[in-house]
Amino acid sequence: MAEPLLSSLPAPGARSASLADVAHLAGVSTGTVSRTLSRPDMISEPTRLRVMDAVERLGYVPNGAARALSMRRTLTVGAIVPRFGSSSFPAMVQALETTLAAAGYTLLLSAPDPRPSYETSILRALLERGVDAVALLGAEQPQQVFAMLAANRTPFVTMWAPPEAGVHCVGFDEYAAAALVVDHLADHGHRRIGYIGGRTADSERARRRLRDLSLAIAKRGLTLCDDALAETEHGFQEGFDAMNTIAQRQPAITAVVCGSDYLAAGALAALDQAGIEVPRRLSVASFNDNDFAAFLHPPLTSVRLPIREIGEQAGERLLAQLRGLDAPVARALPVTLMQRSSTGPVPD
Amino acid sequence: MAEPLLSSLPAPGARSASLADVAHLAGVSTGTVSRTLSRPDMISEPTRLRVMDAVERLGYVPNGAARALSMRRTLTVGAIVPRFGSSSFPAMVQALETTLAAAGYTLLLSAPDPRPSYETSILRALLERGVDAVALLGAEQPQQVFAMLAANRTPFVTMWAPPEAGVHCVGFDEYAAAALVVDHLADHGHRRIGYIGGRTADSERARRRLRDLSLAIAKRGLTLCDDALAETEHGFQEGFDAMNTIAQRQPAITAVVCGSDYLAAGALAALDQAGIEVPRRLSVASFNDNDFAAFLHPPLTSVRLPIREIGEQAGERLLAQLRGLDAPVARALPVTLMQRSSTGPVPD
DNA sequence: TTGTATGCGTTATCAA
DNA sequence: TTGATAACGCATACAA
Repeated sequence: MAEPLLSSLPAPGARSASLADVAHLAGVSTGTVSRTLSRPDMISEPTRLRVMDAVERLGYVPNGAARALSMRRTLTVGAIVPRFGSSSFPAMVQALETTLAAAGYTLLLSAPDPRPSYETSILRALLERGVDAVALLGAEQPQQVFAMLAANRTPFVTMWAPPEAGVHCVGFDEYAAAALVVDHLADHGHRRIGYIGGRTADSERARRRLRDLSLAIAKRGLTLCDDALAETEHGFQEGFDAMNTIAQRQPAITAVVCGSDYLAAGALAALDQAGIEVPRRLSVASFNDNDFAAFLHPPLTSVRLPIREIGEQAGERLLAQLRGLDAPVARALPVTLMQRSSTGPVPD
Repeated sequence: MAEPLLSSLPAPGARSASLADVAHLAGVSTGTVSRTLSRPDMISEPTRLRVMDAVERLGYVPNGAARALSMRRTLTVGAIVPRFGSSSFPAMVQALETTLAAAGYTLLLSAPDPRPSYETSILRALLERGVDAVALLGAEQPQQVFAMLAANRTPFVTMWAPPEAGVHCVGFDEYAAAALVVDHLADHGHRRIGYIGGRTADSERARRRLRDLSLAIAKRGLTLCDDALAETEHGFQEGFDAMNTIAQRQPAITAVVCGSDYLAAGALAALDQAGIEVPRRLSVASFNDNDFAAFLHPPLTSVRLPIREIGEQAGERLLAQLRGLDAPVARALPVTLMQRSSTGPVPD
């Protein structure tokens, strides 16, 4: 029905303008145009003006592929982001993007679906696109990924992921986070607690989280109750279902720890629906990876994970490598306890 | 401390292998190698094997920049995503990514910060990178953006954004969504209602949302109360604050409509903290853009917006254009009412 | 300060 | 089926 949008700006039947076109129109050489755009200070005022005018009139946009081919770099950083839509990754990515953008780099995102070892084909796509560096977001990366990166001499950093030996890695102290939650609960008199977290079979991070929690619990002489343990994907629905499953078993617990905001939200909804009052009959604590745990009803005690900070620091690590300062660093950021609630003392 | 990961795969002090290297090792021409990789069926078996072997041994990865330069396309689609971290965009992006990936395209994401007209520089970066098409996610795009796209003959689609005349656009029927909420509330006897939504000064979408809601409200003979109206950014904190502000005025309303999940979550937290029972004293309804409104406490009535579907359809529109079938289409997806709660009847 | 010419790694055209 | 070779658009070393 409607005509295609053809504003009359570009020459009616041609492809977009090139350096040569600009040079021609301005009556100079391509080299001069190139320099005018990249280092204007090396060009005389009158020439510069003529060139800029031609650029303007032609609506010239440089061809990045040609530039990349010539310069052997793309000013692009690739990021591999599993489970893009959920949890804390968006915030991490945004922080990363901002940090890199400040240095002139653009972020190229890829979200692999969970097919096993699909990461390598994603990584391959990134490498073919000539990314100058790669950020690995909290994924379980097959060893082959690191091999490919090494083979291509591509700088990279892992974010919120198990630190590999000698690899740039930015995360936080997982044990400290677990201890923070456990100490808080113990201080309020809780002895027997449950846990809803990620699948330990699928994720090294989930394994560490559970392990650290167990350690912290043992250290304080508490009990992690087997019948109040659930492993699931991350999400509202999943937290809801997991909490229902646990509640059916009527375990003898007074507190539940949730691995993420989404799980906590789902769990709280399930408890509410089941008429189990929080925190009077059951306290809920969580690892807050999304800055919204604080707004859940009822307010929960949560450990704020430094998500945004991870993104920033990872960006800086990447930039350091791109500048040639690439001593591998594993950096652990501090965690803090956000206590907005009257986490219940043990009920009678 | 640790040695850098240098597996012995690549030649110790060289840059990565090129077609020529592979050709040399396999004893064929570069043309043959190129064809072997792109159309193996046109190559004799023995040659093919020799080439593949060389590829393997050198760990050859094609140079995308060179390919793009030669082929004049990148198999890349750019997306401009405002307010990356919040609300419904991640789900939309993921759906878009999946749809495009199935057709061999990669998505290149850019998240402009809210600086005005920053979009044009973002778009410029995308165009320089040679994206074959662009997806505009629900942003207010300055007219200049469309001009740039037209000048570059770059296919594009707007998602969940005001339809521009003659432009590919995928959204949903905003008025129908508003009417769904209003009818539901009216059917439960509510007469006077409030609204927490986006800033109408900043966003055409917010303006339409408010306008449609007003229309639907008028049509049912209800009243949208001025003193129960709040405009704000989207987010938990913002919804929390807005609800508090409204509550202080003690408006004579029995229901509040929230523009998004995040706002609704914040509003519910505020009501809870203020001791205002939902839905006994105040009903809350929302536009559910994130599939989690249903899990909020207490459950709310919400209109599910077809976020994922927008992403899918937008991807398909883009692909259609890339294949040359580019009759502009404005597509409106249906909306549905999710009623999980006992949206309160009017209290006494 | 400006112009010339070469290389970047592919794809594609045209012969062989 | 394969090989040589010309684009592709830009940056840059070298000349002027």
